Amino acid sequence: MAPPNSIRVLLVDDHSVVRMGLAAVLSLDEDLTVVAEAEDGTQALEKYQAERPDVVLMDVRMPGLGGLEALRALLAASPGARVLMLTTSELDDDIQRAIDAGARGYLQKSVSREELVRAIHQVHAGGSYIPEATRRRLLQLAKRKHLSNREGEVLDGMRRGLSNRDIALTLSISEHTVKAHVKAILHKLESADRAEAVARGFEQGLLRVEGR
Amino acid sequence: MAPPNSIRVLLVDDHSVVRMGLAAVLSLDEDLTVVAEAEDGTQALEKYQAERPDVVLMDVRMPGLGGLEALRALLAASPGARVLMLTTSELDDDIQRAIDAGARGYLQKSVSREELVRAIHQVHAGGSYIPEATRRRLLQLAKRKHLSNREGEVLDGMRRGLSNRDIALTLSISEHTVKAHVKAILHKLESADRAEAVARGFEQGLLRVEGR
DNA sequence: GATGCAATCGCCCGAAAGGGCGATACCACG
DNA sequence: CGTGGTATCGCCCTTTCGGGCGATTGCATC
Repeated sequence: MAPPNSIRVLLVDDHSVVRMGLAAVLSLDEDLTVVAEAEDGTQALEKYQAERPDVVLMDVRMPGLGGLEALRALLAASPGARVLMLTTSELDDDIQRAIDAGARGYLQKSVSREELVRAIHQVHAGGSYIPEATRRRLLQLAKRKHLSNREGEVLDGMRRGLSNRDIALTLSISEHTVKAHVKAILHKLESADRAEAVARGFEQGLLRVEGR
Repeated sequence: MAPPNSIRVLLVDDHSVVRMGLAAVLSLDEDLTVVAEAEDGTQALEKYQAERPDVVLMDVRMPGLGGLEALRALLAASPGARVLMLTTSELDDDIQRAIDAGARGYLQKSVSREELVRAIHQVHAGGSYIPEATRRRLLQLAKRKHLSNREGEVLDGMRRGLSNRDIALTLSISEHTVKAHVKAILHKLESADRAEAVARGFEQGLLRVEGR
């Protein structure tokens, strides 16, 4: 069933439909063998230890232990792991983090069969694979103004309708400091007021709908 | 290959991985046969006319002719078509529109194999299939406070960082009126200020990320 | 014809926001 | 050791916001 010199792949995705689709695509290439599947990050870690696959194909968004956390945990335990991240959404801002964390590639689920197979081969050979479109997206994201942790917390207060004073209370700092952060946020996000800043936060993926 | 009394299915999705996954899942049930696949709405219409499948499985989000438009066009041409909509995103507010347009069901791509197969059988039998979670989501959407057209325009002004006066200018009404609308919006959205109102707008699908 | 809703306009006022001008301290990176 | 970013705190001042209290018009629905 599994050819001797086959590339052994671990699939990690919470959607069984997607897992089967990936498995079907990989089965088209006789050099590829799916040796295990996992439905979440925790399972992925276990299966990796058990099977020691050559390449891991992992979804970014998963319930429980998410793709990014799983990626970090996996690489912490097995620094040599070769992981290709997959994503459904076009507007994930996780690309940068995934690459930083050590992913060897970052693909959309919209990739063609050929590109997916090529990517796996390339990653298995020790290289990395990032599609042109994703590369462009990375450049675009690099231009994005980055908020500090504190500013992120303040922005979150704003989105919840808190006044500067209330944000100060929840963060246990002075209102003056909050105002300073707000000013920095408005400037970085090129926004006229907190309403626009919140909108930009959603547009740029700094704020998320799904209850964080 | 195709059993005589098989349910003939048309798959419509722009992601080849998903199409293969769906095909793989359906192939597990011997009563189901995928007779055609389409990558977008336009192709879907052609394939439907050519194959006259019993059930159509169609993605909501597609480039070109989107799923909803395709659904309407398909039902206009063939009122008897039985269409099951699929979606990737959990927070689509298209559920209502899809049902209204005549879809027989609305599934997440995260459905289990069993549920997907069951849904197709049910739809083929002339019934409809909407999962519990989706039903709940529908109820939640029904409770969603509805903004009037004018209020929607004012909310959009807020998200763009406009002051009440500037909104008044762009809408050619008095600032007093804008303030009245703003008050109504804050009340309907249960928000303390415009920043929270904008956040609620995004959360409830009243505002969208993708450049309107 | 009443009832309800949307849209429009009005005033008063206190609280909050945001701009502009500062400052100190810490820490990491070069 | 300087440079830059972050986090903290400070004051002054003008504009804007949002609450509370109104109102009239028109339109559709019942």
